[in-house]
Order: sequence, then structure tokens, then C-alpha cells
Amino acid sequence: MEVRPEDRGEGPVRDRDTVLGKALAILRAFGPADSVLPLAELVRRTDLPKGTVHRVAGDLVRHRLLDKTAHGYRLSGGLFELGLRAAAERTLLELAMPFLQDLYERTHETVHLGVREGHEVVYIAKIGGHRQARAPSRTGGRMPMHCTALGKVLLAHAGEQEWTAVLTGPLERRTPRTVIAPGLLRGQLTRAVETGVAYEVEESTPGLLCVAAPVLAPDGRTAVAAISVTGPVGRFRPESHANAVRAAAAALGSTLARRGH
Amino acid sequence: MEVRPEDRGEGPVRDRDTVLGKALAILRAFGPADSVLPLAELVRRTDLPKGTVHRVAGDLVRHRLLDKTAHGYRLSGGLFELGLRAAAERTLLELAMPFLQDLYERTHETVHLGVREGHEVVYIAKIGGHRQARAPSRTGGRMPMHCTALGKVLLAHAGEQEWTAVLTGPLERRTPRTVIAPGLLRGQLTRAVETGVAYEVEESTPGLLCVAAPVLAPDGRTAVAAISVTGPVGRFRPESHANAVRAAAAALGSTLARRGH
DNA sequence: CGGTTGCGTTCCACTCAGCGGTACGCTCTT
DNA sequence: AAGAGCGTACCGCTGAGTGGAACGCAACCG
Repeated sequence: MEVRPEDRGEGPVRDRDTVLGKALAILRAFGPADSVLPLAELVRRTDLPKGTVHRVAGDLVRHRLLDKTAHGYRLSGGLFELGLRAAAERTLLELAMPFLQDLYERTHETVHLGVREGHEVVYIAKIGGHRQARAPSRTGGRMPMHCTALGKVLLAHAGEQEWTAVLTGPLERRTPRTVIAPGLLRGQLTRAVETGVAYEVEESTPGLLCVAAPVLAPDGRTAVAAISVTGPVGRFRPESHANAVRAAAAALGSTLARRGH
Repeated sequence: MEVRPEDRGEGPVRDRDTVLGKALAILRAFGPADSVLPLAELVRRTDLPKGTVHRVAGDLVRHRLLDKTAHGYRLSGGLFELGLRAAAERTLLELAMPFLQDLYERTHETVHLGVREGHEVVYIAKIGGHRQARAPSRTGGRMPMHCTALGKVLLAHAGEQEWTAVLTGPLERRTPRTVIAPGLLRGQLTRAVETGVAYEVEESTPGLLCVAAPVLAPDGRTAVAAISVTGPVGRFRPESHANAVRAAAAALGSTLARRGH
């Protein structure tokens, strides 16, 4: 009975002892920015024996979850297909698309659809045109809640328990304007509930502004998703789009209530 | 050394003997239409012992690939996130979005982005507004090549070898107007290469028309993707959008050539 | 150029994770 | 009450999975 270093009782599942755990560790070793990773890099990131990574990665290739290129491994199209079968986010995406489309056409700025997952925002969709602001968000990617409009509005409608959980946790400073004072943030959340929109002013990325509105569940309290419009400092005036975003989010909310629930 | 029934040398990987194989079998048991499947249904579809499915599914839940609800299992958001990290389709999607957006705005009809995978089309993106035609296509879904505009144009630029492979294979009749005569189809492919667009006239779904154009690789011969516009019989005139689709696809093609390649 | 470093790949004997048949308890029908 | 169909729990056997070690190959370098 030896003591394993990972027995710190932390985090989600850090299961290096099952085949599945190893496989997932390898797949998740790919960050949002990585495209191909050589075997050695996978070994470094997963902290698994070289031989093991080699074999499991080989199996993953056989199962169409990885592609093997001359320069290393790459997440494969099979994974893309599989991921887009995820029921919840997919129906949300499909039902939301028309509303996002309208919103884009009205604003011609980058439009986001996101949901809360744990203490972060996950982007379900991102649509934009040629002159879109260069936002760090990516479809399927994550961002902290406290420094994005989408995150703030989702948190605002997530219940008191979430508020304190996030506000007492560490609030990473992303830019000089990131709000990391819990009291200030709490005030913003309260306003978001009152006004039905949240703003972001260069809090996650310099030069970016954002408005977001919640897509509320039938109960009218909890948010199942949120919609936002993002634009660059200068031409973009968030306030002038508040109504459009609010309307889109509300419309999507009642569509969800009517259909899939 | 016993003979296993699956040793027929057929198909991709039908590996029920490794943990990974079982896990994938369970995940892939979810069809595009399914949202939640009860344990028993998974047992039926995967043809695995009940105890095994129960355990593996439990592991998958632990790893955030499945969600467990009161009524059964469901593909989880973790899978969605993972899938959207697939490098190839993701960068394609991101670079294409502005062009698809433009195309939608010009036409206000359903716009598709697809790639060829094996002998089928995989949809990378589908965008449409409120009055979009009810097409069976879904993001991440598949369709045969011979009965869709997207498929035909992708096949047309896939090389002689693919042509014969598809044309000699079985051509499923989806609607009364599906073209299943190899000779006729070959003619359409030839024309697609000459004109730079392919059409579909209620060949996959009654009431639907479609135009598609290829996104060509720098070599100008092979297609890396294709873009299409779909609309309902009646108001929709495919020919009138041919130029717009062709232009969008060409523009995306040169963008791809310039950037990521 | 030998030497070194880092890579991908292959091999193989041990062992415990995974296996799946069996059995149980529950909720609906009939 | 009996039956059908479901999800869950148990447990002894075993071969799939393991990972340390060794190999061949480029690149880099003093």
C-alpha cells in the first residue's frame, strides 16, 4: 500500500490507472491552441511512460480519435463528429442559430453563445464577419466568469451559492481593467440581475467591449445560456446593443421553453 | 487460437475486445438523433454484456464523456469541448465563418460547410435563419455524396479513383429524384468540374434544392471542403446563387492557401 | 567526425484491471 | 400475483494491458 502522489484529493478525475483514464489524459493533453503534438510532448504532458503513450495513442488512431502525421499526433475528425452529437449543447446550438444570425445581421459584430460549466464559461458558438474584433474566445473554449460579460450574466443568474463560491475564490487579473474586487463584482452582478444585461470593458482582453444577456429557464430565475455581442474599443458602443441582445436572449428563452424544454 | 466472428476483415475498427473499443462502441451507439439512451438500449445496440456496459458507462460518466440522467445516459458537454479541439475542422470552421456569414446575408438561405470523409460528406457548419428550409443536415452529421450538392462537388474534385469507387458502389435511393444511374451521375460530376458548381434537385430530401461550390487546395484540383446554399422548392432558384457560392468558396480557398494551408 | 541528446519504436514477462455470468431489488404491466 | 424489463451489485478468473529496458535513427555540437 504505497502513497501515490496524485492522492491529494484534488480536482475532478485524474485517473491514470485505467485505460480510459490514460486515453482521456492523452486527448486532453491537447490544449485549445495545439494542433499537432509529438509523442515526446504527450509523454511530458501526461506524465505517462513512453511505451504506454505510444501504445494508447496508437489505439486512439485506430479508433479515429487521433490522426498520426509526420510530425506527431492530432485530434481527429472522428472526435469532432462525436462531440457534435452531445445532445444538450447541440440542440441549444441549433435552436439558437437563427437568433444569433439575426443579432449578427443587426450589429455586424462578433456574437457569442455560451453556457456555464463549473466556474467557467464554455462557448457553444461564435459567429462573426470579416471585420470582427480579434477575441480570444473560441467555439468549445473556456473563459473565466468574472472577466467576461457572458460569464458575469451567467453567474448573476446562477444563484447565491455560486456567487459566493466564485467571489471568494481567486479572481485572476487578465488585464489592468479586470475587476478582481469581490465587492465591486457583486455590485455588477446585482445590476445585471436588475437590468438584464452585463457589460465587459477590456476586462479579459485589451481593446474589447462586450454586452451579454441571459437566456432564462421557464422559471425566470436561472440562466441556461447567455448571448453576447463583442466589439472593439472605438467604433463599438455596448449600450446601444443592449436591447438587441436582451431581445435575442429572451426570444431564444421562450423558444427553448416551448420546444425541447 | 480460436476464430472470432468479427474477423471478417470488414469495416473500420469493430474492436469489442479492448476497453477503449467498448467505450467507443458505447459512445458511437448514440445516433445523431438520440438524446438520452437507457442502459438497456445501449446493451442492445452495442451487443455487450449488461454488466460491462454498466461499468464502462459509469467510467465514462466519471470522465465527463457521458451524463447520467434519470432516464438514461446522454453524451456530455465534455465531449463537445473535446470535439471542438480537433485541429483540422476547427481552423477550417473559424476561417470559413466570415465567408459563410456573408453568403447567408446575401441569400438568407441555409448555408453549409462540409468536407469529404470516406465516401460521405461531413457537415462542419450549418447556419440559417428563422425561415430556413427544414433540411436533414446537422452540424457534425453525415450524408451520402451522390445525392447532395455538397457531396457531388466534393466527389467531383476528389480524383478519378474516388469517382469509380463511389459510382460502382451501391447508390441509395433517397427520394424519387435521387440520381442512381452511374452514367448520369458521372455526367453531372464532369459538368461540376467544368462549371465549378454542382446542383441538387430534391435528391436527398423532397422539397429541397441546393447549389454547392468547391474550396480548392492550392493545386487547384483537389477540394479540401465545399460550401453550399440550400432552399425550398418554390421561392428558391439555385442558379441565381451559383456565382455567390462560387465566389465565397474561391475566397475561402485563397484564404486557406495564404494562412494555415 | 565521434559523442551526445532526444526522438519514435519494439519487445516481453508479470500482474492486476477488466471481465461478464449470476443474482438481486425495483417499478411497471398484465 | 405473477411476469417482464429494468438498473444495480457481486466476485473469482484470466489475458489484456502494462511499463521498464533496449534499439535505431536523426539532429545537433564541440
